[in-house]
Amino acid sequence: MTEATRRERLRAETEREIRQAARALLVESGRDAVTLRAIARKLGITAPALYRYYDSHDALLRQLCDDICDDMATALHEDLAADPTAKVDCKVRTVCHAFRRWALAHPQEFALVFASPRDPLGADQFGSVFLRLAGPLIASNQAANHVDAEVPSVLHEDLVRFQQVLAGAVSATGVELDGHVLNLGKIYHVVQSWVRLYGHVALEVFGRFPFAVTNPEPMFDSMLDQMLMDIGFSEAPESAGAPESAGR
Amino acid sequence: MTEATRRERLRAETEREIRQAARALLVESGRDAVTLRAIARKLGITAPALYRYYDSHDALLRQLCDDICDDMATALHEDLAADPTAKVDCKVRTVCHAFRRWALAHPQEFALVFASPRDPLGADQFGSVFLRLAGPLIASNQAANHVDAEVPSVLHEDLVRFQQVLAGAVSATGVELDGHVLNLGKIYHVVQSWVRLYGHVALEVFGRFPFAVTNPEPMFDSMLDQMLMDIGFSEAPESAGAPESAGR
DNA sequence: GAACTCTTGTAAACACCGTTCACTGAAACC
DNA sequence: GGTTTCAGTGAACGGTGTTTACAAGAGTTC
Repeated sequence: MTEATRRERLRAETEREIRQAARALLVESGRDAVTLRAIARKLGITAPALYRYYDSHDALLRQLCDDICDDMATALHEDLAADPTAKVDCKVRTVCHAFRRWALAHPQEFALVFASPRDPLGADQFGSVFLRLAGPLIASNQAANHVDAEVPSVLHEDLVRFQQVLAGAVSATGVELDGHVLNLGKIYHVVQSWVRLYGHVALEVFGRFPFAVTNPEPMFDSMLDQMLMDIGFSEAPESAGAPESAGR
Repeated sequence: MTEATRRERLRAETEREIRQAARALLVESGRDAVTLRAIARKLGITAPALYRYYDSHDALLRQLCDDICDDMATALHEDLAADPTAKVDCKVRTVCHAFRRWALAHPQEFALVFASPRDPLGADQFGSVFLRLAGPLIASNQAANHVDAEVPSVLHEDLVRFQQVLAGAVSATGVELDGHVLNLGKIYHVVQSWVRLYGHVALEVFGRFPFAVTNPEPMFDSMLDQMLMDIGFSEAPESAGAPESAGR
C-alpha cells in the first residue's frame, strides 16, 4: 500500500511545510509578506530550494489560493453537516451565514483569492465553492415558482451552461431532481442571490460600507431575509433584529 | 495674482508629472508596477528625488487613490449632467450605468482603490463618491413609500448618521427636501442597492461570475430593473433584453 | 561494493525594489 | 554679495524573485 518511497515521503512533508509557512505568513502579515525568502527562512532552507517545488512565486501563490478555497469548502460543508435534517430554507440560511463568518474570520485569505483583477489567481473559486453548495439547495426549492420567461433571453445560453453545472452538483449529492425544478428562472435567481451575498460580504470584509456600521450582522440578516423571500422561500422564520410590528 | 514663484510652479509641475506617471504605470502594468524607481525613470530623475514630494511609496499610492476617485466622480457627474432634465429614475439608471462603465474601463484603478482589506487605502471612497450622487437621487423619490418600520431597529442609529450625510449631499445640490421624504426606510434601501450594484460590478470587473457570461450587460440591466422596482421606482421603462411574453 | 543517475539542497550572482544619508548646485531671500 | 532653502544626485543597506553552477546524499544498476 504505502508505495511512497522514503524520498517521496520527505518531499511531500516539505511541500506541506511550505504551504503551511506561506499560509501563516499570509494570515499574520498579509499578502506582501508571503515571500519566497520568508518561507524558506521558516523552513530553515534557502529561497532557491523552493524552486524544486514551485515554478515561481506566482505559482506558489496560486497553490495557496487553491488551499484556501479547499479550506473554505470544508468549513461550509461542516456547518451544513451540523444539522442534516434541517429544512432546505434553513440550510440555505446556514450556508450563507457560514460564508460570511468564514470571510470575516479570514480577511487576508478572502482578499488574496478574490481581489486581483482577472488574473489567473482565483478565477472564480469562491463562487464555485459556495454555489456548488448553495446553488442546489436554492434551486431545489419546490415551492418557488420562477419561470424562464422572467429571464432576459440573451442570458439563456449562459444560464443553461450554469444549469448543467448545478445539475451535476445536485446529482453528486445523490439527490434526484427533474429538470422542471431546476429551471432557468431559478438559476437566474441563484446568480442574483450570489451577487447580493457577495456584495455584502465583500463590503463588510473590506470595511467599505458607505458609513460606519457598528454591528453589520443584523444588516446581513435583514438582507438575507429579503433575499430568501425574493427567491421564493416563504416568510423568513428566524429573524435576529426583529422589526417592530408591520404597518405602512 | 500669480503669486506662485518660479520654484513653486516647477514643483507643482513635477508633482503633476509624478501622478501622471504613476497612473500610467498602474493602467499599463498593474499595481505592482507602480514603483518609485519606475516613476522616477519616466520623469528622468532618480528615485530618492521623489521623497521631496511624498513621504513614502505608500503615501504616493494613497494620493493615487484619491486622484482615481476624483476622476471617477468627474466621470459620473459628466454622465449625469448630459441630460439634466431627465426624470429622477432615469438619472438613477444613468449614474448606475456610469459607475459600471467606469469600473469596466478602469479595472486596475478599481482594484487598487477597492480591494485591500481594511487598510487606510481607499477607506470607502467609491461608496462615498457614488452614493453622494445616487443616494440623494434615490432618496428623493417621492413616489416610494418605504417606512422606517421595515428597518431592523438595531440599524437605526447607524442609518441616522448616514441620513445626515445624504441630507448634506442633497442640500449641497440646492434641492430642498423635507425630512419625511428622506426617511430611514429609504436610506436603508439606498444601502441595499449599493450592495447589489457593487456586488455585480465587482464580480464583473474581477471576472468572477460563477460561470462564463458572454455578455454581462443585459444581466446588469435586468438587475438594475429589479433593483429600481425594489426601491420603489415604477415599472422599469427602457429594457434591453426584452423577455419573450409571460407564460411557463 | 562500485559506478551511475536522479534529486534536493546550497552559494553566488543579477537586476530590481524602498529607503536613508551626505552631498551639490542653483534659486530665493536679505 | 552672502546666506539660506531646496530639488536632485550618487552611494549605500537590506530586502525581493530568479538563474546558474555546483555539492552531496538517495536510489538504482551492474
